Parts: sequence; structure tokens; C-alpha cells
Amino acid sequence: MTLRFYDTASAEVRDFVPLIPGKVSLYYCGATVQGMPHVGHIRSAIAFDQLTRWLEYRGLRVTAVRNVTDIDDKILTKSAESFEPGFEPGPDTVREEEWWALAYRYEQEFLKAYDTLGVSRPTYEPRATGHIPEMHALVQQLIDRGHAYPALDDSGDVYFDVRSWEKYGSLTRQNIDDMQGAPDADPRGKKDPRDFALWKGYKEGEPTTASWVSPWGAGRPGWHLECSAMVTKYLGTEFDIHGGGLDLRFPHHENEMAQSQAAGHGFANFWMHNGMVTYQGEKMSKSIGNTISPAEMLELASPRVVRYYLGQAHYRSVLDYRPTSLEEAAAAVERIDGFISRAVRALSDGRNYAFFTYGKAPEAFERAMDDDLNVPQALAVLHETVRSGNTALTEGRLEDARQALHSVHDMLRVLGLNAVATGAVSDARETAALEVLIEAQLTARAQARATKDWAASDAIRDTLKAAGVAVEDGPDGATWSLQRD
RNA sequence: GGUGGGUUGGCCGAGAGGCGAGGCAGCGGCCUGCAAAGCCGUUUACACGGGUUCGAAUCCCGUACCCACCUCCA
Repeated sequence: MTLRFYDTASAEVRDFVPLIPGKVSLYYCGATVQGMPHVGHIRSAIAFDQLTRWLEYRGLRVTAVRNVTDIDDKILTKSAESFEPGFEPGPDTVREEEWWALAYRYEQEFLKAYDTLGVSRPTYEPRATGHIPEMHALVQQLIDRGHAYPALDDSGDVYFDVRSWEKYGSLTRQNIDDMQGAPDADPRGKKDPRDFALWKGYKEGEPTTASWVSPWGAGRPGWHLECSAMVTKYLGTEFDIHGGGLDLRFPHHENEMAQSQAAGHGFANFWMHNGMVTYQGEKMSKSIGNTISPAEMLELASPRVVRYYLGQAHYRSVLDYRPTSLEEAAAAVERIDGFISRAVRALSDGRNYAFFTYGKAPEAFERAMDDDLNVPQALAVLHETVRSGNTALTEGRLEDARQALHSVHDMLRVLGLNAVATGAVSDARETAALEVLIEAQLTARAQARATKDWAASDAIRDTLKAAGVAVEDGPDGATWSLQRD
């Protein structure tokens, strides 16, 4: 087994060897909790969830850390807006909401979305505001080493000195001099307009709750600093993998890498970035506003289908959302689930079928996943297994069907589809009542069929269909299932 | 201006010198009372122009177009 991953820093696929044998330290950027999650956030989480699951499948002990950035300019701005006189709360906003309440509320929305879509919880989720002392230590280290300086004006800011770090730009292969100056760059007390804030001095009018004492005056952390501080605290100065969305490469990850390495840390061995989700060809983003929330997707399809859709493409490629995307994913999922329920029925004699242990996925599936998480190719193996399992069922080769079923379950677990709800959440008593009623209908229909009364038989099937119950005739009688969507 | 990625059949989406990934949709067939599901088949798909090679979607040169990032972004 050789695991290979694409590393953004070296721009090549290379062998992955954990720094400590048998263990993997993974840090990936979660959300800045300033608004509702959109599917791009979830895609990223799913990609790194699949990575985690695959590393674990390969027998590695993964420590996964995903940050919550709960203090930043936008959080403060949005909170301030909610206090303005004419503020009309929308479906996702609250009147007169303190910044910390707003951040916490959105953090919970993210968790809810992650949980619904089967993103396993990381080992730990540290919050930026809980790590101010660690940030101060890092800033002091950078000042001592000559890579940071307090602002030349009296703003109380502390900046990273990009010119002092000759490797600045190396993650994204950029030359400082070739970089476009930010159109709205306010040089304030900076030596170079590209210098970025490690610490932001307190400004008049900002909430005092968003201010912490520091050796450089009261203030709050700049973006980027929290990740460097937290990754070092939990995973050490050198760790295996740092992940996040492609749009975080610059400036976020470039700056993180610069400030950590300038402080003397080895930092990430691998940088892995997932591709963007586009909406009919255009990047989905908060600033454009062409986002689809997970909630909106979940109105169109079950969590299982949404998870399948967001996790089906290769993690580094662009995933384009179109109106038919979820329908296509639903058809693929139903194909898989159809095999599972047929196989379970055939192998269980009408009793519950238990999966005792998870085993090994097919070798072709393993090869695909080892090769930079080639999920599309892995899915091809999954679908081929479903087909051969279907054939085995038709031909009555139950042992082959059983093996196919186990394989499918092993693969679904790696892909994170094993425990994701199908969407049919209902009261147990209602389900029991429904079962009795439908079975009575099917018994009546079986009698009609026995006397070749096709009109009566079809009438029953049509009635059930109108009620959202699909009936299928098989060699051992009829089966029914609730139609989704 | 700089950096990175891309263009594959009706659609989605892997692959990276020879051997037709897979899914969705359509069409034909098998099965079925009819359906549904399943299974089988579906007629040279690789942006364009050159080149290298016995052989190119894959390598090289050039062209066109698209996307992302260049201090708000997953």
C-alpha cells in the first residue's frame, strides 16, 4: 500500500508518509461563522471527512482538528448592523444580536449541517477566541525574530513583515513584486502594503467584548493567526496535512505558512485543497450571493443523496451544480439502495439482517482511493459491485450476493454514506400502522392476481402509487417502498 | 500583469502512449399479465492547428475559449 496525495506546496502527487508511523495529524479549515453554511463549506468538510475515513481504513490513527473562527471583521459588522435602527431581520438573522451570540448561532448551524450530512466530528474543534494567549506568544516570537512589527502609526496593529521572509509567496508560487496591489489597500502604518495584520488594535465604537489586552495594546486577532496558533497547540510545530478550500490558498494559507515558518516551525508536510462548487459555471460565494444552502438542497433530496452528490466528484475538481444534479445523484443512490434492500431481503428470510463486522473493500477500490482519493473511480468499482451483486441475486448465487453486499457496505462506509439518513424519518407507531394497511392492500392484490383480475390488481397498485407507495412484483411476491422526493 | 487549474459522448464525470471507467438520460432486447426493478446491447467521446511515434484523448509546439486566486471567501 502506498498512499499518494497531491501536495499544493510542491504541486505534485507524492507518496504520503506520516511523520509518526501509524499516526496522522490533520488540520483543516472550517468556517468563519459569520453566516449560514452553504454547500461549498459542506463539500470541503465532506472531502476531508472522506480523507479521514480513508486514512482510518488504512489503519492510521487520525487526529483531525477543524477550527472555528469566531471573531473577524464580518462577524462584528453583521452584529453591528443588527443594532441599526431600520434593521429588519431576515430568515437567518436576529435583531440586536451580539457578535458572540451571532457567531455561536452560526457555529451551531454548521454543526447541524455537518451532522445531517454524515460528516464525522473531528477529534477537536477549537475556537479562535479561546486561544488568545497562544496567539500573543506567536506574535511575540515573530517580533523577536524580526518578522513582525507594531504599526508605525498609533493604531495598535501588529503586522507581519512580508519582505523579511524571503519564502513569502512560495505556497502559491508568487513573487511579491508581481502581486497586484489591493485596490482598497489602506497602508496605514504598514511598511509594505502586502504586510498583513497579526493583531488589530481596538478602535472606537467596537464592542469592548471583542477586545483583549495584549502587550501591544487592547485589540483582537487578525485573520490567519488563529489557525497557526491552534494547529501548533494541538498538532505541534510540524504535522502531516493541512487542508481547506482552494480559495484559502492565498492569502490565508500563504500567510499562515509564512508566519509559522518564520517563527521557526516546520508546519504542514502536505497541503491539500478541495475544488470549488460552482453554480452553473460560476463560483458560489458569499460575496456574489449565488449560494445554495444545505437546507435548500435538503428540501430537494434526502441527506443521503445530497451527501452522494457533494462527495462524488474528485475532491480537487470543480463541482458544478445544475438543477438536474440532485435528480441524477438520486437515481444513482437508488440503484445502490435497491440492491441493498433486495440483497438483504434475499439473505434474511424476512428477518433482520445484521452486519457484524466491516471488512475489506475490493482491491480496485483501494487502489483508486490510495491514488489521491480518486472517488469517481472508486464509485465505478462500487457500481460494478452492485451490478454483479444484482446478477448473483437473479441467478440465485446467494453466497456471491452476500459478498457483494458486504463489499458495498464497506465501500459506503469509507465514502461516508453508511450512516446518512435516507430522509424517511417517521414515528414508529405511524410506520407500524402504515405497514399493516399496506400489507392488507397487497394481500387483496395478491388474491386478485391469483384470479387474474388484472383490473382490480392494477387499481390497488395505482392507489398505493398515488399515496407515494411503490409496489414491485418479484418471484416471491410483491414488495413495497416509500417513494422519495 | 502574475500564479494555478481546465476544455472527454445528449448530460455528469474518471483516465494519461495501444486494450471502450462508471453514473444519468434515450433507444433496442431479455424477463414480466402489464408495470417497476434487474440484466444484456447501444453504431471510431476526447477544444482547434501542427509535430513526435509503428501507434496520441494521453507527449511536444502553437492557438482559442473557460474557471479560480493575487489580502472578504470552503
